Amino acid sequence: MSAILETESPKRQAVLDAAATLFMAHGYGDVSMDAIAREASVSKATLYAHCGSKVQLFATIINETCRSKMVAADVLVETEIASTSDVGEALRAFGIRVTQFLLEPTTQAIYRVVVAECVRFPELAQSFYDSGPAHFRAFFSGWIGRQMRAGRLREGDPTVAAEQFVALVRGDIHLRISIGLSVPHDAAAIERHVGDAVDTFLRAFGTG
Amino acid sequence: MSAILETESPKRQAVLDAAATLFMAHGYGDVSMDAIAREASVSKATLYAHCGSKVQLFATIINETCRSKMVAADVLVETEIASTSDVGEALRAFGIRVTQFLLEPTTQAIYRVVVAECVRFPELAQSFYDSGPAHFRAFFSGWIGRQMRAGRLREGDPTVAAEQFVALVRGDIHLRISIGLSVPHDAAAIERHVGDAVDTFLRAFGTG
DNA sequence: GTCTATAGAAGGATAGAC
DNA sequence: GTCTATCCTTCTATAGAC
Repeated sequence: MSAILETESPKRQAVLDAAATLFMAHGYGDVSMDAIAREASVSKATLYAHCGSKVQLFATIINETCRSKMVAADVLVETEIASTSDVGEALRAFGIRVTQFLLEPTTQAIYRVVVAECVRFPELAQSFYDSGPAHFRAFFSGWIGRQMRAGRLREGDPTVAAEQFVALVRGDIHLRISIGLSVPHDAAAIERHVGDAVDTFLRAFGTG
Repeated sequence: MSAILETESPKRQAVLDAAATLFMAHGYGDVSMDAIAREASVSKATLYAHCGSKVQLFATIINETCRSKMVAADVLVETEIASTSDVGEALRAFGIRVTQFLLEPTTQAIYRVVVAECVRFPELAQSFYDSGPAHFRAFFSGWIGRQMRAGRLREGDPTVAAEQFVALVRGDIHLRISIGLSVPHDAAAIERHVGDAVDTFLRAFGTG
């Protein structure tokens, strides 16, 4: 959870790091300002001098964590999917990336926090969705559309196809992870799972 | 949120109803025992006499809500899916049921609470999953398997197929709803969405 | 900028009267 | 069984010294 937000002051950096760690691990309500101050080895007064209020600090942390996380994922996937001209291979590589992304602890943590706090912080959910899943799918459906026009995928609505592929890859994993249940995360299990998703998708959208 | 748990005492009933309403709406941490007592028009001492502790009350409410909700859904789907011998029609009817189920406020509320509290109450997540999604899919994959053996669906792993169909139906809806974003819920939009899922599924698993 | 000390409010839980 | 009144803890936020 290091260096979510870069800053000049070391105390400020310590505060942001501590807040990120604790908020991501336990959500908003269960983290006290005392705990953040202790974790950051800073007094509460210093904490308040830097962050304003608990709400403000929380919003800052979540927004920045979302942003950095999603941008990183975006770049990864973009290079991954552009690297091959074989549709099946590209989908497989993309699917594995998505699955690994879902399995990362930080991803789970962000999602859990957003779910838990979406009533108290509605604007947070929207910005999470826009900068994450929506941005992601806009890019992916663009790629799908190009494959359709190139004749490598059956013609159809690229947005629907993109949503369906992601849904197949997500499968039950997302549900299980979101409520803290274990998921097989060895390479073989992931490849098998993604293989099933790609098989089904290509049966429906392939041109072979 | 009425009558989650039947009981003889009216005060006890009032406590359970109030707790269910508030816990489902705001989660565990943001609901005080004072608030529950006020909502139930009962003193705090009476509240504690009936429920033991806040944790105990919460566990009771969530488990009972899950159970009653899931059992009801189960029965509905079972009758729905058995009512026709046409695979496509059965899947369509089933998909619409699932979608409507996902859109119900109580469904969303339970899921949000389980996500938010799965760290504090791990056994709650397991019982939610077992009595809900897992039980559900066990039944559905049984049906899929029978269709496969009858030659109405292509042979394959019924569990994978069941998971994939549910994933297609869930699509983006579950994600959006879980973080409090709006979802089109008019009949036409639902039918179109389910129709897309059924089309893709039958292209991959149909025998036509 | 940074600390100690504290104000002021709210929460979980219980004692004791009826 | 039910209520009122209260204890003790914890929380957010700030005042005031350095």
